Amino acid sequence: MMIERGARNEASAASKAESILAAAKRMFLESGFGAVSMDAIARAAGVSKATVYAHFAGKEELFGAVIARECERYLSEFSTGELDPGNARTSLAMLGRRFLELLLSPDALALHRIILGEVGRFPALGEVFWRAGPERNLGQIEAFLTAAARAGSLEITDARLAAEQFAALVRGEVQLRHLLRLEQNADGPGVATLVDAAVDTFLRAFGRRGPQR
Amino acid sequence: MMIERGARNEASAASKAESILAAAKRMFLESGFGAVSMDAIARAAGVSKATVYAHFAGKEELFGAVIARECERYLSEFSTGELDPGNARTSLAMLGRRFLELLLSPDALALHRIILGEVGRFPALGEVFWRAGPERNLGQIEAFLTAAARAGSLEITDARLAAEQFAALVRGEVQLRHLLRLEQNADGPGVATLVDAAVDTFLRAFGRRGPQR
DNA sequence: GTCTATACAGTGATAGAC
DNA sequence: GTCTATCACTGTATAGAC
Repeated sequence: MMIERGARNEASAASKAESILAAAKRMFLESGFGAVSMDAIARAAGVSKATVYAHFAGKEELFGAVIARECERYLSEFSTGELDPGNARTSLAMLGRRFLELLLSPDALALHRIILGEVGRFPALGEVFWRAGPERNLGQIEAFLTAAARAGSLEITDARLAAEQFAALVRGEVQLRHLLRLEQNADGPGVATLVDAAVDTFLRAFGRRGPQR
Repeated sequence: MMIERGARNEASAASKAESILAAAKRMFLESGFGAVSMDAIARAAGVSKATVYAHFAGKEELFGAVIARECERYLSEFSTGELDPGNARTSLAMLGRRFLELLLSPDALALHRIILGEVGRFPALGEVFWRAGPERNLGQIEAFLTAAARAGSLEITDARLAAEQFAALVRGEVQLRHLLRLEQNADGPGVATLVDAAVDTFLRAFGRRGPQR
């Protein structure tokens, strides 16, 4: 009797923690930290405020849990196994397209906005995010560039620097325009077009024998 | 008597509005919108809360006034008159260095953070900022690239695209690391080194006959 | 216009019953 | 663990005297 009640409550507790995190994620990413109240989160999650405080010590801890969780989702993103170091153009276009599609996804944009907006108040956010997102992407790009240089399809001396420059070319100004809400994902030239332009420029700088001319 | 008093008060009013704006700027840029109270702004400006509300209809209007004002300060920045379209490397290095120094200045970083953080709540911020900052810089770069292409020191077909790519190369990842508070202005390779690397890559892609080899 | 004082709403957080 | 009810506190905004 007490055991049954305990078991049911444990399951219920896990599920409620989940609803709280889901509601908090949605509201924080949408409206920022300061504009969201614990009351609103509790209401959206269908629980009482006291329940929220039973699971999370306070608003800041709940915020940290949400952001850390979202950052970790990026850690299990794509692999680079199927890239061909012998074919730089095709591989870079594929790498760049996945990179840019991730950057322009609504969740990633919202995460960027809130982290940049709150990194002053929560300094730890900066490093958590950097390691979960940008640094990891740069590492993958650098690994491919190193392999491609070894395979002879690229002429690269400083792979880390080249990786940063490739990432910068792909990102261009389009990410900023999206962050500022000047463009929606559909507007403007498509992702593929932007990436192709970036790959063109990158290969003119680092390609072994320019492909055209 | 009443006139003297009125005149003194007008002057005093203008000066108080100025103190309020200055205090609000400092606090908003430092802590964001939600974390700053009207009470704290009034205290920092040395006036009463009622005086703040006499000059600005509310917190949002005061915030908008501060941000619009900061954005306009960027509009009167540097000129491109002294650049030499015949010497692409030197001119691009100078252009890039001023661009990056501006981007990494504490005020610009704080402005970026708060605008990105609050653009969800204040959609107008995005366009105001874009026109005051990035768009203007891109226009200057594009104008120089066009002149350099005409002068024969660069091979450029789409000057707008090339300008975006140059800006992206210069900005690289260093702006993001600063925004995330992972680096201070002093850390890492100096601005000049970063810009030189960006100019190198840009000239390998767009230079008329690579300068080396 | 400017101040002091205050009304009012909404916040984060908790106590006690179940 | 979960709820209802409530706490103390802060921030927004206004009234009224000067």
